[in-house]
Amino acid sequence: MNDNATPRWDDQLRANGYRVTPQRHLVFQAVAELHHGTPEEIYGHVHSQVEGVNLSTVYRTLEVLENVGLITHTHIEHGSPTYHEVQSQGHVHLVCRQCKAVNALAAEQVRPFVEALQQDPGFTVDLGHLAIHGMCAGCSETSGVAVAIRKDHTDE
Amino acid sequence: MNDNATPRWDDQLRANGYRVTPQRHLVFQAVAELHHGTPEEIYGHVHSQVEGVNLSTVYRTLEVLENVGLITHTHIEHGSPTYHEVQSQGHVHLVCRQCKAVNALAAEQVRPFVEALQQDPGFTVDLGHLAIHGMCAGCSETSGVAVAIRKDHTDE
DNA sequence: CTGACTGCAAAAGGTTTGCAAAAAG
DNA sequence: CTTTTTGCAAACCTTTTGCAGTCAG
Repeated sequence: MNDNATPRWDDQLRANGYRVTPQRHLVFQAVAELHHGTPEEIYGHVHSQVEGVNLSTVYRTLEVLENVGLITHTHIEHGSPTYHEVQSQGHVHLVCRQCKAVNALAAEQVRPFVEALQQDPGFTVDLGHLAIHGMCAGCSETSGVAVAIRKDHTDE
Repeated sequence: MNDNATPRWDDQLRANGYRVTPQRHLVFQAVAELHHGTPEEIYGHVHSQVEGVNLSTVYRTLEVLENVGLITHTHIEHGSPTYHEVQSQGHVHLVCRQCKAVNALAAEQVRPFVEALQQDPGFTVDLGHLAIHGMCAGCSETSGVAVAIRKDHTDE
């Protein structure tokens, strides 16, 4: 489904008229290494290696990297969006509301569903953006109960 | 639809030890009427009917209503979460990245997928939280092809 | 050399919090 | 009457923006 298997990250930038800078390299690396992280986390990661990269630069860079198609973002929590490398085209996020763990789900397992939506409402799903909330296997066992309304521990 | 003006919304509150106040009634009504809205929108809706309800009260009330199980929220856009009544538990949001339209998808169409996840990774999906991003039928036609990388400001 | 990119600092949203007054039960 | 809830305003946090200097091409 993809002609250019893995184009160099910097070519992706140049191809779109953007310049390649050390800051952009650092931010992209951070996103790739963290697997998924908020702007702040990414900023932290970058800072832990080199100093001198500004927070606003991180924000601007994330935007650029996303425009170029190197990364995407999803909304996992309230405040901040979560960015992740786009490499694994079709992977979906499974977010556990209990332990907050975020696991990836192979595109394979989602395909039938995606195709069904393509058919019926004619909706084209953007897998990179898909974050499914719920409870993971581990937590389901631990907490026993399931669909009950919980009044303690709000958040999420 | 509802011959019974107030099904049990206030009982839900009392049952959990919360007090029933006009502000809470207004906020709950607003959420129900708007179908889905951000805190601000809800605040606006409430204000358009009565004045004297503070924004912070709206925030606190949304939290309470969610704790009690009357409403839920999803993350549709960057900034603010979107709240909606919990009545239609099993409906999923289809968010078009082009026209920003938000359509509901019946639980029926999602069930096979949900059950599949229950089986394999043992993940219990929380339907109320599910927001699927992509492109709706209408926009798919209009904009022609899709998967191309867009470098012009595409927000979200 | 030129225009895109960065850093800095200040602005802008959106959400939360402390407190005293008002209201619910 | 007691305890929760509200309004108000200030505090907070996260994200955005204007500018001038710097750097990639």
